[in-house]
Amino acid sequence: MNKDNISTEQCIKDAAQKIFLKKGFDGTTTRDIAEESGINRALVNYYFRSKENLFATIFAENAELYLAGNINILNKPIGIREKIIEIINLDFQRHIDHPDLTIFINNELHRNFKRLLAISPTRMQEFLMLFSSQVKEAIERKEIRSVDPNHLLAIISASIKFHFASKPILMHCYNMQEKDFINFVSAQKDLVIDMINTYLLTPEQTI
Amino acid sequence: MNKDNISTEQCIKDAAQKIFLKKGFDGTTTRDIAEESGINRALVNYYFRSKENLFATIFAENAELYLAGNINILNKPIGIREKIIEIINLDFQRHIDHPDLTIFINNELHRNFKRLLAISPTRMQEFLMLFSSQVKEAIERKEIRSVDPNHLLAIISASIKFHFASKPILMHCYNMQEKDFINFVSAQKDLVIDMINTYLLTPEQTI
DNA sequence: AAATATTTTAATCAAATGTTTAAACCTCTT
DNA sequence: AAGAGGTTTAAACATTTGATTAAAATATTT
Repeated sequence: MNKDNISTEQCIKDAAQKIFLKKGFDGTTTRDIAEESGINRALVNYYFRSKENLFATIFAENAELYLAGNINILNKPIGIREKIIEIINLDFQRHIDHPDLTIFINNELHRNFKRLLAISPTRMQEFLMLFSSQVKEAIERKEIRSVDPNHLLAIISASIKFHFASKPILMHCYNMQEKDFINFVSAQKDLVIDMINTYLLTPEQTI
Repeated sequence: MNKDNISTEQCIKDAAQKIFLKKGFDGTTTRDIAEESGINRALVNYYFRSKENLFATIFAENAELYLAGNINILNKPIGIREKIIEIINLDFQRHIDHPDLTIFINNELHRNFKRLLAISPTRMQEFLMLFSSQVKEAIERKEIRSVDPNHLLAIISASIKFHFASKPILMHCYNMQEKDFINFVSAQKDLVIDMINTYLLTPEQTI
């Protein structure tokens, strides 16, 4: 136990998450983590055996949190278009809190796709199935135009995540400060919501 | 000169680009590069002084290639909607050739934004200005609905790049093989083109 | 309070890595 | 063919880094 009555184990996880997000797995050293959390270097191995294992633990916990948030929205008694808007907004908020989230996840999975195994396939399937079936039902009820649920989900994901992943380039191109960036992404979010809505509500062209 | 009559310098750059793209700057060792190109380790430093300098050289060359491709399209005598489609298709082709492109660029700039200084600000501004002014003109001529050019460009960028950046996750979620993935992104490209077109051609709501 | 178990510390190891050095090797001019 | 300038090689160096170890400190149980 450290002075703040937070377990050393949690203390290490908190510090590790912070630094892994910022520097990635390769760029993070166990010394960084020890310094950030103010504990002895050897404790990382004492509690988590290896740096890789510490990483996998944190990765799994965050994946579960992510899926839980989206599944919650899909279980609400509201229309599919409202759900899509809520999912986009939740994703937006997640990235306001942790701007490095997407670049981190994409990069780590790109470097080593075995890290995907840390994510519960059951939970993953639960979310995908829920989304897919609800979109299909909405199409059948003619609430929205016909569209492949997987492609729709991909567009929804891209719309917010990509801009945070490209944050340095965007800020540089448009000469933005931190505050301007948030405004830009926020406006982008509204535009995407508008665009997706416009599309889903436009009857298909019968050529 | 090596046996294939390609300069050693170019040989190193080719190998370095290949491995940097796959493993990132941190994950790439000068030994990797030497092995890939079949040259002696010390030559990396002989020709490029340092690993960082080799990286910056390659980065700058690719940025120029990228901007040149887009500027070319904007200088064609075709409509703005056709140009947007061409830019999306070019980006798609770039990622077919180098699937790691976006994750690589985003990640390296995220780790060290000073790498942006390798990109010519003049060329960058040239592209941004061209795009922005042409979109504004199209709006004035009422060819498309009113939309912020910067936001439009952001959406265009996101639509293709993001899916390649998320390739491992996508392939895992939807249980895809390499071939399926290409088909998926290709279909996604068509959907995005359709969605953007639909949006640009839909008159604004007067609330 | 003694004994036992758990946690923390400092020191150390072995492997990896960017870079340097000095000698060997070409290649071309004279 | 000798020599000069540029290129390539093998060896070595200094750091960094993930991990281990054994002792010390602290907590828990008896």
